[in-house]
Amino acid sequence: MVEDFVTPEPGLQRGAGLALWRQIAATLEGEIRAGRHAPGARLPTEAALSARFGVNRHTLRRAMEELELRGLLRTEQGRGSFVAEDVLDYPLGPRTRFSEIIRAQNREPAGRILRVGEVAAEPRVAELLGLRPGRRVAFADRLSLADGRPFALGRHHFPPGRFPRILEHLREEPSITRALALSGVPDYRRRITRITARMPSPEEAAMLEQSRARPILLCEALNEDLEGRPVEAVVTRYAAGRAQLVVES
Amino acid sequence: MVEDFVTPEPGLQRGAGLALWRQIAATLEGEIRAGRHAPGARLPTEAALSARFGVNRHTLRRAMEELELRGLLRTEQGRGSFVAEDVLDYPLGPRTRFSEIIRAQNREPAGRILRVGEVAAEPRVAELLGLRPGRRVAFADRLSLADGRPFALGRHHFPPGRFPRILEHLREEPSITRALALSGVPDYRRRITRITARMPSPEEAAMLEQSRARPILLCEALNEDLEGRPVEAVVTRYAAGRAQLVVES
DNA sequence: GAGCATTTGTGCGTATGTATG
DNA sequence: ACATACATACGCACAAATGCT
Repeated sequence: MVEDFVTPEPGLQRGAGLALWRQIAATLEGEIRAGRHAPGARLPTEAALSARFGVNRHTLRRAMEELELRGLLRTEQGRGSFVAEDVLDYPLGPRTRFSEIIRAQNREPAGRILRVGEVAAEPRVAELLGLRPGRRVAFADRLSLADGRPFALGRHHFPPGRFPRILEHLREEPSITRALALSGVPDYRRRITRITARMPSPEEAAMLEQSRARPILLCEALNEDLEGRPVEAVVTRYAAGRAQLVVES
Repeated sequence: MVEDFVTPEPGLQRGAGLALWRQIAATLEGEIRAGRHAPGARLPTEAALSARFGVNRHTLRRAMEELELRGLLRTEQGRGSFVAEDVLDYPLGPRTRFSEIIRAQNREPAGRILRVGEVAAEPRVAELLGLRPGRRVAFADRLSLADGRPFALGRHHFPPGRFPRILEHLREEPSITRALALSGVPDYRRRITRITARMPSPEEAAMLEQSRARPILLCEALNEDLEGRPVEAVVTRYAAGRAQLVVES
């Protein structure tokens, strides 16, 4: 590796009443908040940063310790330091609607239908919809984004026969809620959500723009209309680094 | 690998009104249910099984497909077939008590306190307890088991000062509920649970008797007494293959 | 799996500045 | 003016974890 010759950081004042490590912490915090280090990105090594600021590595580490304590970054022995990702809360309740949840946290929701078709229902999906396993059901794959970043990948299964035109509606309209409305379901509620975790397939990792070495949260959920009839069983895969499911009671 | 010389499976009847693949599926199902293939264990290869039953691999695959559809096993291209693990449901609600939940599914709950002590509160824990990050709090690490198999690993943090003898109580009594009762909290309720997933540390994987390549579910939760004061912030790590968190609404 | 380079974690010694009594 | 205690800063060395070959 080529050694960079850097001029010592300007603006650092030695012996000016404010400890060096505090000035460094403030500088790094500003850079992170300004987006000069992207969420999840790796920071330069301690050696590089201490060279940049013209201080001993201990001094730099004191600043990093402060930022880690305050949750702005996370260090991993042997790997490096990483800017904390901005984790979005995803509350699970009777009224679980992607767009509303994302907007409530001042992010811009978006969605895209990737594929529609028909598949044999997996055992879990069949159980949720009250069908025998292997029964063929219509499905739609949808990618949800928050501020343009992939957030979740959902496969929505619809009870056979009940919504013959749902896939057409979804083709024009990437919102499940609105497609259901067009199919005569003005409102629905979340009945049950089952949560587990596993590693992503290569395709899932690619779609979620996530490392294959990081897990995904897997949710199986059932939505019902107001009469209690199932309208949709959805299997959603969340990027574990970007979503935190929240249950309040 | 040494080739085993096996006698062709007896008991399989050709042309007897019941398709060979159905007989094979029934045989394998019986073996799995009888515990001859442990949950999570890898089955013999399709080649080995088709040799054992004296059938073509296509016939065997038809039987496997049936079992996979019914959720008894799962096949992974290039890796093999695996007996589905028996996943325990873990409902999250106001009254979330480990022992009751496990017993409700006809398993035998158990627990062990691994360590007690004092640590600087992580940012998330501090926020739940309403403390500043880094404040030192008493904690207890507890391993929970179901039918003798590790199920979850929890670190329980207690608000400073309020329960001076809680760690002593826990040393004699591996139940958090009972230790809190001894400290004057007859009842409590779950206020909030935040769920995410990550890879386990070597220690976590060892404690949970789980492969390091499989993720864990990470729950941060707050329990309050009946007056709404926090009594415990707990960070629980569940073996993702053995636990499925359930939210009903 | 062994070996190696990279990176963070930890410990010890030393020196200086600053606040307190 | 002096002693003490604490925070800050630097230098060196090695341990431990990770990733790659």
